[in-house]
Amino acid sequence: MLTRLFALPSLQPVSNRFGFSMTLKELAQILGLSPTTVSRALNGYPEVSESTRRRVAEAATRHNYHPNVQAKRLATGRAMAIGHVIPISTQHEIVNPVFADFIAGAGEVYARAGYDMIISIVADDDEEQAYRTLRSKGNVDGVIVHGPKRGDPRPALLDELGLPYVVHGRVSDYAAPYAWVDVNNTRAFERGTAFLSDLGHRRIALVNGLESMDFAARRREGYEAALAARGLARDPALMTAGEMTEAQGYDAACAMLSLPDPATAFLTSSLLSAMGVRRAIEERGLALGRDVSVLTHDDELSYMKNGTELPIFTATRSSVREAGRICAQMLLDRIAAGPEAPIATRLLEAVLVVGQSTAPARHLIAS
Amino acid sequence: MLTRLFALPSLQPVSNRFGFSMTLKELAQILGLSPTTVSRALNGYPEVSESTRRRVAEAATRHNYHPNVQAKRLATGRAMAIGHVIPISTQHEIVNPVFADFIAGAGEVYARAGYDMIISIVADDDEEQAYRTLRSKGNVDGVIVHGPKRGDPRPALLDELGLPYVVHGRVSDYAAPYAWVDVNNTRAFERGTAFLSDLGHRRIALVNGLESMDFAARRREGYEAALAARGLARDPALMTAGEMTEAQGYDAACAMLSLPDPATAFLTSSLLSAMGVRRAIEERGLALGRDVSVLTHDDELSYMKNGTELPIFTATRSSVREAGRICAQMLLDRIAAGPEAPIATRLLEAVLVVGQSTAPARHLIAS
DNA sequence: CGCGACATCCAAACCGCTTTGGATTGAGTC
DNA sequence: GACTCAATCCAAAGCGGTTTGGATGTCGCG
Repeated sequence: MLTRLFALPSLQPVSNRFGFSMTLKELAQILGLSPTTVSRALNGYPEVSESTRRRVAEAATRHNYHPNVQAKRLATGRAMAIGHVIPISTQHEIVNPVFADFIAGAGEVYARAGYDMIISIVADDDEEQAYRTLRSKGNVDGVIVHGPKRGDPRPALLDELGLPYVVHGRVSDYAAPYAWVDVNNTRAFERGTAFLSDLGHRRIALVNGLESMDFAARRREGYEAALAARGLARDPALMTAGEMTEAQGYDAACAMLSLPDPATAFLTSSLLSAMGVRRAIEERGLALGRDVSVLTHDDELSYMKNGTELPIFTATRSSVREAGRICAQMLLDRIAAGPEAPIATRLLEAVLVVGQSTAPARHLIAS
Repeated sequence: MLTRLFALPSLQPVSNRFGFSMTLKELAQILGLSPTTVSRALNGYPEVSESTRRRVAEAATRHNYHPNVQAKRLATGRAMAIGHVIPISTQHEIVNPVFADFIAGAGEVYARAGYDMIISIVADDDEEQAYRTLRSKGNVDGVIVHGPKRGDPRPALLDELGLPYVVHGRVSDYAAPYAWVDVNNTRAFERGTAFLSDLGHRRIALVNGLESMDFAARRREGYEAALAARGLARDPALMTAGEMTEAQGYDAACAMLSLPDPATAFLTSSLLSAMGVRRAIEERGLALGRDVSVLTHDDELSYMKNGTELPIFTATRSSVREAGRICAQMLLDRIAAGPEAPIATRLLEAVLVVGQSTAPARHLIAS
């Protein structure tokens, strides 16, 4: 505990129980004004003259005054914070690698708006309870829903709780309208498949993420739609889904390059998988972008660049960080607008960037 | 704004301005007790009989009562929250890839202890101000310092502010005692280098992280110490430092394998770099773990496994997630113990796991 | 000069919880 | 039966802001 050593004979109180920050009351006393006036001056209310407002603002910065957040929250009823609930699966302990970049983007927006970002790590069986207590404790004004699955129960829950939210991704089978920001995964993979098909590839493999995830299911749909449109057969031996690691890509490519009728092109869901595919290709003495083509989706993660100027992999590209910014802004807007306001959605289009990993198909001798 | 549509003729008030959560006062009224007693019952104070305590607890769960966090915080003066300030460098926009796993570990601990984790994304020139306002707004009880650099100013600042903190890593040149949790990077790289030297390698390359970072500087020191101890020359052509990407490893290895006296073994700071090194090796028709050895540091990131059972790369291994847990617990302990309590530190030892990427040195024809 | 309108400021209530300092009750003691 | 003491409970005063409902002063205008 902090003890006040001396009673300073100063007009300015130097210590309170928080020790280091001054209170509104103290500031008011220094200025010879009432707390009311000081509060109003700082919050831009019209009932205070410009001159005193300046005087107050100047004193506030000079004394490094910042209103205590807890008090402000209690008084206004707004938490000035956004929650991100991150489920840690009890089976496979994967922390989503795009998460860091997403919150970097979202965090920028929150910081500018004076909001806090609070992250709850929670075992995925407790997720529902996590949202309920979040609501009931009242420490967030809204939440971002990460990594929606097919049939995800969270939108229904959050609607029931009346907690504003924006989904990063979509929940295909939720009927009621809800706010979301998503990449057009179907279109991206449709275009990717079409691009490879246009290069003459007829054995195009899909190395996908876990298809219980909504985004992965959509990607497969796009892939299949493009195959169908081109009259190409859908071959289960060329389709795999799993956690998007280097090893996944390697293992899948090993298998698919050893088929009697091997893959000549790969569509992967992440750069890591693509790197694994590349390794399997090169291990066979084949050349990436000559013998075998690879096209990947690229989330533009900051620690995982696809080349600097010239892209290494041909890719459908869409920044997760930017998605974070957009999600955050949409949620803040939604909170400001109130529950009756119309619901916004935003579909982002991935751009197709052509790199060095794709080329016209050539006939190969199965190794 | 929420409007109360009907005045329900119920004993139990269903609505307040927060709309969805009930207040202590309401709960007390339902129970026919005073708020004081209810508060004490729920917080485990002895001045309340076991029978009423049970009655209160039961009613609380039945009505899904959770004390409003803001009010609690204001009343107790404790924020019940820990801050993580993440600087986003304005030059190279790297979001540290270990960050996600670290906070996953820390978050588990916070959740168990009833603490919130609040993340501030901030441009790195504003970092000092970020800590000051954090302090002055009073919305955290302490902070974790991420990614310390050589000569990092943050410990001094935080000591000045009187804000409890734990550093993940160390600040070599800060004289005053401070709390930290770190891997023994020096020792890990010393051992790694010695291990490769024991295999007969005399041209051991170091592919390091940016050496302005304290951890990277320590790693180099360990590497150099081992070289010196073995009487091996320190060759600048075999040492590189940069952002730890696949491309970094690839580029470095390309250069170092093309030297007149090429590297026969590599020590890398991350799995990504190691993967790049592997690619350069295989591209030359050499075999990893036969012609050229690679030993990497492995943070055990959840999305970046070094094999499942059998490690792919020989590695010095230390879980960042576990470090997150330890850091968080240390900080909570420190906050509970008060500023006068002795300062704790914790040095974690990396384990050396032998995988398939290292083998005795053999003479190579420079390609 | 008197009056209303407006500008400017303030006292006090309130947000929901904790905690201090009693008040009340009942059992135990002589 | 009076008295002590512990066990239980409560009223009220904070915590540091916001906000309602005036109070006061100033000015313009008939």
